[in-house]
Amino acid sequence: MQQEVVLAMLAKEPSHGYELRGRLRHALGPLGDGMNPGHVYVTLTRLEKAGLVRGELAAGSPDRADRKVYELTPDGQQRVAEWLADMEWPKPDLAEFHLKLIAAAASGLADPVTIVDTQRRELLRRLRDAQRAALDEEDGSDASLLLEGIVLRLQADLRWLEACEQTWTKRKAGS
Amino acid sequence: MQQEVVLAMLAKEPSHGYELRGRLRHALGPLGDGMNPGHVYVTLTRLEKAGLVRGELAAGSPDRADRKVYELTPDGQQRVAEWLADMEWPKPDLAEFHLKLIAAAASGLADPVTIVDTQRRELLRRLRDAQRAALDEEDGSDASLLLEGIVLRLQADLRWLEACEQTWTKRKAGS
DNA sequence: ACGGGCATGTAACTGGTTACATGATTCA
DNA sequence: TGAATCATGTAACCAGTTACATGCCCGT
Repeated sequence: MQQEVVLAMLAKEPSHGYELRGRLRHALGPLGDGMNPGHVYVTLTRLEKAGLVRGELAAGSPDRADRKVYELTPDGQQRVAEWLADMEWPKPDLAEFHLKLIAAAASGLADPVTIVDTQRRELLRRLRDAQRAALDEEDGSDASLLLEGIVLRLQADLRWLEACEQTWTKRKAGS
Repeated sequence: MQQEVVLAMLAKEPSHGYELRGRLRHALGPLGDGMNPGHVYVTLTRLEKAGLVRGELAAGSPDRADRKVYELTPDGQQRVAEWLADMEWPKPDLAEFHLKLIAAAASGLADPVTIVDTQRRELLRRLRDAQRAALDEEDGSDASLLLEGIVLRLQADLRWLEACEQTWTKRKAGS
C-alpha cells in the first residue's frame, strides 16, 4: 500500500529517495512528522527487487550529495495505473486516498475529480450494503452496533469526498 | 492487535481455537465472514511461543474431536489489562474497539461504559488537536484538506461512541 | 568545531495473510 | 456415500516498522 504510494509519486517524474520523502511529508502535513527516514529507502529497494522501479546513481549533479534517481519501469507504470483505477475504499487511512488524488493530478495519469466521483458511487454502494446488513441483525445486537459505526463513518467519508471534489475542481480551474 | 483480541477473548474463560473463532465471527457479524480458518491457530501458536498463553490437549472430553484448550498465563493477563486500559483510538478499524468492549464485559476485567467514556475524552482531545492543526495550514492546502477528513471521521466516531454508551448502559441495567 | 540539513541505506523483527493439509463425527 | 460441521494446524510470503550506521556540505 505504501509501496503504491511511493510508486505513484514517481509517476510524475523520476526522483530520488530524499525528495520523495520530502514530498510525502509535505502532502501529509503534520501527519507526516512521525515518518522514519529509512522507510522510503526500504520501500524503494523492495520495489527495485520486484522490478517495478529502476534506479541509477545520478551522473552530472555534484551540487549536493550523492543521489540515486529512480524511475518507473513499464511494470511499475502499470501498477500505478491499476492503483489509480482501484476504487476499494481504504478502510484504515484517509491518507491513502488523499495521496492518490495528489499523485493522479501530479502525474496526469488520471483526473482527481473523476476519481472522487467514482469513489463516491462506491461508498454509496457500501453504505447501502451496510444499512441493508444492519436490517438483518437483531436490534441491539453486537453486530448491529458495529454496523452502525461503519455507517456513520461512511457518511463522514462521503461528506469529506464532497470537500475533496470542491477543492480539486477549484484547482483544476485555477491551474 | 488481533493478537490482543484473541488474548482478550481468552480472558473470559479458557477455550479452544475453534470456539474462539466462532465467538469472533459472531461478534463481528457479516464482517467476520471473510476470516481465514487458520488464522486463529497461527495467532494462538505465536502467543504460546511468546508465553502469553498456555495450551493443553483437553483430557476427558471425547464428545467431539480433539481439542486444545488454551488459557492465559499471568503475562497474558497483564497484556489484556494493558490493552483494555489503552485508549489509543484504533485508526484502522472500529472492530477493534468494538471487540474490546465485548471482551471487557465478558471477562469482567473492566467496565465497558467507563471505557467508552474515557475514549470519548481522548477523541475530543484529538478533535481539538486536529482542528488546531488545521488552523496552522494554509487554506485549501493538501494538508488542510486531509485534516478536514480526519475531523469529520472523529466526529462520526464520537457519534458512534454515544450509541455504544447507550447500548452498553442498557445492557448493564438489563443483566 | 559542530550542529543541522542533505542523502542513503541495511539487518532484523514483527505480524498479518494465505494456501494447503488433515482427520473425526454427524446426518440425510 | 458424501456433504457439512467440528477441529487443528503449518510453511511461506509479504510488508510495515525500527534502530542503527554512514558520510557530505554549509553556515556560524
